[in-house]
Amino acid sequence: MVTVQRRNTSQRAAIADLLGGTDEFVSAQDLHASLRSAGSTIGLATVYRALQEMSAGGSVDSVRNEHGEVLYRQCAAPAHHHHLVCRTCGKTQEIKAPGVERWARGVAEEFGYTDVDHHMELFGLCATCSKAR
Amino acid sequence: MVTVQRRNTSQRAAIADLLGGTDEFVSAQDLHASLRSAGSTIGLATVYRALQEMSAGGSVDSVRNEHGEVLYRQCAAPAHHHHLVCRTCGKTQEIKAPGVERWARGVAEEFGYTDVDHHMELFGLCATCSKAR
DNA sequence: CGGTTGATGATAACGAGTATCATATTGAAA
DNA sequence: TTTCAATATGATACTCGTTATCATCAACCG
Repeated sequence: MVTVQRRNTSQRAAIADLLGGTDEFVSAQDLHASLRSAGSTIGLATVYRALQEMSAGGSVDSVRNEHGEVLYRQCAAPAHHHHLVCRTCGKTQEIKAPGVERWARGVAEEFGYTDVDHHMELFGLCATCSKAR
Repeated sequence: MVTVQRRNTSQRAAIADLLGGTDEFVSAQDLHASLRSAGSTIGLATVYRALQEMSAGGSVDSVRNEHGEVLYRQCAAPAHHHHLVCRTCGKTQEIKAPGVERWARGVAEEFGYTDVDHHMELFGLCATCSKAR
């Protein structure tokens, strides 16, 4: 078996720290900007690489916002789940959708589709941002 | 009341025709390429503009594929619905999800979110593409 | 048939994300 | 602790989908 080497670098620690300190989805660009303005000299490519690896490894979630930009967030629940994301501030609730999984499989089968995956996210205004209007 | 002027041009007719002749989601780039290779001199910007307007007007559906590219397709059902899209060939079934709507509203309410919108699409391999493997 | 005004298309610009590559760090062996 | 090969980094150039700009064109109204 080939063991994949994974080194611990200060850059990845900084990214993990920042993700660990918030409940909101952030973009790679924003994360990079935050780190730079905090004094880091981290490169943009490094941020993208780290986030992609974390996402592939399952320790962070990713969604695409309405502009097609990818947003990342530290994963609270390890199991499959969906998100209720505030359009304005990015604040997020992880939610379970017990029926959806089974429903999706059923619909796929009905039409002869295989290897089915589903994407579902809810976007709205959180309580705070609702009041601010 | 201000009536928005909307002119009927041959370019928009060509786009509508092409969309009307397929059940698959296509990208603006592909649509443009198809028209050009069929002899049209239509510009890329025109294709984007037309598709956006049609999408905003509700006569075509749009989804984002896994790469963030926007795909368009003529809308069969006028009511709210979701899609089961083949990852390989783009073939699509429009599907209804009776419970999702109500469920989404309930979840949103539970967390104090307002003005909630939901995005859900299923991606898989259609029967034909399944066999081709 | 004009004339007004929205539509078009070539092109430049934009922005997220990726590839490249020389340099710097890591981690483990000597 | 020193060495050193393998991996990570970061500056930069690049890709590619999409949007903005603007001079020109052509629908539609009279």
